[in-house]
Amino acid sequence: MSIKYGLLALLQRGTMYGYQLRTSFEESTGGTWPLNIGQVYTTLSRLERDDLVRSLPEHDGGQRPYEITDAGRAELATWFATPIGRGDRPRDELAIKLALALTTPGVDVPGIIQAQRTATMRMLQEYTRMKQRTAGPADLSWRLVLESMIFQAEAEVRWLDHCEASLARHAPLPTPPPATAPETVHDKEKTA
Amino acid sequence: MSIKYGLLALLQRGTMYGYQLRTSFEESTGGTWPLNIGQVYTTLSRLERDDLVRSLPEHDGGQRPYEITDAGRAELATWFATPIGRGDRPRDELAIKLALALTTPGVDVPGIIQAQRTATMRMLQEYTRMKQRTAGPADLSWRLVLESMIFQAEAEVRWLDHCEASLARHAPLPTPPPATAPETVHDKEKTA
DNA sequence: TGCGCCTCGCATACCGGGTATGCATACTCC
DNA sequence: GGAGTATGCATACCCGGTATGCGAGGCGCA
Repeated sequence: MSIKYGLLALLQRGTMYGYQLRTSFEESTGGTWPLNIGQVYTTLSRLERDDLVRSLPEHDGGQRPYEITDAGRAELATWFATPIGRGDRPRDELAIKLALALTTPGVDVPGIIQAQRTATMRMLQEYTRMKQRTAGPADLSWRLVLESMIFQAEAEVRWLDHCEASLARHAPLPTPPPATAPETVHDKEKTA
Repeated sequence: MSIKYGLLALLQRGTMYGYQLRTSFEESTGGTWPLNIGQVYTTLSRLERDDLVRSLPEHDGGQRPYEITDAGRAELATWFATPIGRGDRPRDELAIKLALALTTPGVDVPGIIQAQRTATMRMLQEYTRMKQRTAGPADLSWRLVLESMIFQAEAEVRWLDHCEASLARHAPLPTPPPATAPETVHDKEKTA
């Protein structure tokens, strides 16, 4: 859904044709989310069908530039004005995975958490390295997108740690470390 | 992509038919991500086509239960063993929105940030209320999913605050508070 | 200078995920 | 006991995304 409004926002800056839209979109997000060229054309045709954009006569090189309409401008304004709600988010595959792993027999849940944690930490390091290479206010958009991913990854690591602790409380490992006693258990209603 | 493996995980616990799969999936995530019944059937037919599940003879009531195959068990095991990578995540609509708003003329970026911040805070309060209602280790999966969303929402609020600050540094507001001087500017290379 | 390969700009076909809709049975209430 | 309603199930259709097809222009080489 976001590419529809993304193209509208780009066309608000001026008329553009397909490939320009793709490159502009990818530039503003630093190539984080590559946009397929086919998707650009299908979205443009749908936008034209809904009278949100208008196609201009072909250029010399065969490029068909598009121009935003008044209805498109209005639609874009409402998108900008409306906050992203709860139902708009896609399913979190990691949360689903862990939730299902808990009730699936024969699954090493602590192992999954550990593996995911190292993977996320690696991503985090890569993001930080990218951020250090970014300099200058010209890339402000790109830096904000990058920092968004950094914040999310940090939250994911924190959540994984939390899961690990909460899991150790409720279902002690098959081979717990024998030397140290498990930390104080808070829940009173143990089922076993 | 996650529902394919979700159904496989549920079928690992035993044979089930369509509606059972849907209700079990929704139960384990506390109804956070409602699963459309149509999607269950199409996914089941694809899974059967790929020999990951096998359909059993119809029940009395007309329900067709499904059973996981050995190939399905292997596929599920690799899904559990492989961490979620960077490219698997969907586009973050909020990040795209802000990144594009920065370079679109006639957009009130601080207003967008403020509106999103209050909306996310409201979601956060709702999540916390839900969490307080959840008690007992029976809902462990559901509580972890809920906490995942809490952690993400908190990260989003932090990111929005960060954006606001970084934005105020780079592009001062059109109508700054006249009484107090803007805080120390760190960037040396102002373009203007 | 003419021929062929490659790259690039552009468009389309197909597939997977999701929602709305249709259909039959069971159940309830008058 | 019959109409209305809820539930279990299946299908049709729409939208987003990827892979593929297609033509024009650039460039090496004889």
